[in-house]
Amino acid sequence: MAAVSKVNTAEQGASPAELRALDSRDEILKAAIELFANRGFHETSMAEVARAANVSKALIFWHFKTKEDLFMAVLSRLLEPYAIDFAEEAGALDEVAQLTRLIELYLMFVRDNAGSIRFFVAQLLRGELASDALTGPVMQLYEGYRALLVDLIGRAQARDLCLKDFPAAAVARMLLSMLNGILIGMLFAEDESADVASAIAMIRQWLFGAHAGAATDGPAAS
Amino acid sequence: MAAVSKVNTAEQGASPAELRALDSRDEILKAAIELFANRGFHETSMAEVARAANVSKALIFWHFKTKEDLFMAVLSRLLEPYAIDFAEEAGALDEVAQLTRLIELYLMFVRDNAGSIRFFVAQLLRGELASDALTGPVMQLYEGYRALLVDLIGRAQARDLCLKDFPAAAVARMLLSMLNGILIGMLFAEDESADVASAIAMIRQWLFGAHAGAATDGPAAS
DNA sequence: TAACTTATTGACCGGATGGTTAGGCCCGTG
DNA sequence: CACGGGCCTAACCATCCGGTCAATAAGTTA
Repeated sequence: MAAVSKVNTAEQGASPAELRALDSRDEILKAAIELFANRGFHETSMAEVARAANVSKALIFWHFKTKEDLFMAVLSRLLEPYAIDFAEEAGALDEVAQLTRLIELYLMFVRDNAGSIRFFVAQLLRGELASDALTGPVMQLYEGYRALLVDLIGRAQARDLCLKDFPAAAVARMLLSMLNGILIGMLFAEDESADVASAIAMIRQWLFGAHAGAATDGPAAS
Repeated sequence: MAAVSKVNTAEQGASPAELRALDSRDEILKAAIELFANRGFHETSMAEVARAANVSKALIFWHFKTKEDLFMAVLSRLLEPYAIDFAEEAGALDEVAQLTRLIELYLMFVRDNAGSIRFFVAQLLRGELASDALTGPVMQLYEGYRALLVDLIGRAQARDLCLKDFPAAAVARMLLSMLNGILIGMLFAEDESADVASAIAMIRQWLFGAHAGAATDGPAAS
């Protein structure tokens, strides 16, 4: 519990004092992340953060000018894994495989980041603080993903690979709704739900009908 | 803003003093609902509630023993419209019509109660307070709805009225995911989204395929 | 070692918050 | 009319919170 894990993510050329400073700053950030995420902003006091980080309260104010500053630092730290480039291995695969891969990516991402996602959604819903610093990156990510879906679905429709009863934008919106629904299911029931595979199967059935190609890989990897 | 609306929901045989008491209690509750829902528990001070209700702070503590008491009262008041009996006009309609009606009911309910739903979801996500008093009723409602869906879908499958590629429970779960996804879409984009109709159309297409009967009514009523 | 910068702390401050109390007002009842 | 109880309030209290500050330890440099 009181383990003093030297984090040592610092730059290489740095004096030991600076190293220690970075270390303490990191310890504060870790404690703040834990507390802010589990209790929220207003319910977490700086004294608690200080105690959890084994630091004096004043030191926190030396590293971060104000409580909101600390919160922003926590936010951006939590947002780091959200910098994903969904449009990666685009080239070789056909539209169906790419769509399947995108869906898997979404669900895997949700599974791996359930904690911070829960925090962010709560934060977004109640626009209490820093909703701007959140809506920006989140919306950007979301819109990028959506645009990719629309494009892929449109091309798949053109090649008669997926359902064409509705415009691509509508299909993409519906697909996103499904994914978001599964997301909140995963947020509320943290049992390692293996039915994600079944959900993927049903989505593919809906999207591609009989076109159930072998696609990429198994949907869930540890 | 400072309108003194006599609510008068009291019992008939009551002294004017008691009437006034009930009235003030109601005024406090209304103000508390407004504040708690828009700012949350910890961000709302009793002084604010008092000011918003045109009452002295002490009076609040006379009506409600503690701040948490007031919050619980707000919770149960907000939960009142959630006491729905989905299994209402069951008899005459066939399974497809009933399912369509259930879907419409869900979405209309979400549209009409977006405010409190947003509040509840945030409250549930961050289990900060009274999560027990919430999870109980909410889960009960949710499970009832789900059971109804499973039953209806099972019977529809038996009569070959909807897609049979997956067990009824899985289809119901997927349908719920879709609805929840649409829900959070409505929670985040408060523009009176008319695309709910399109979503319903896509769901029906998915569930019933070509079986697109005339169903009940227009999906959205003022 | 002396001067100087950087980290870190305990003690402190003004303000706000949840909660209390002593006392007034109002009204039905003897 | 007095009086007693339900309704309501101004003033008060203890506590906690975000934030500041003077002092000090820990290098670093000259």
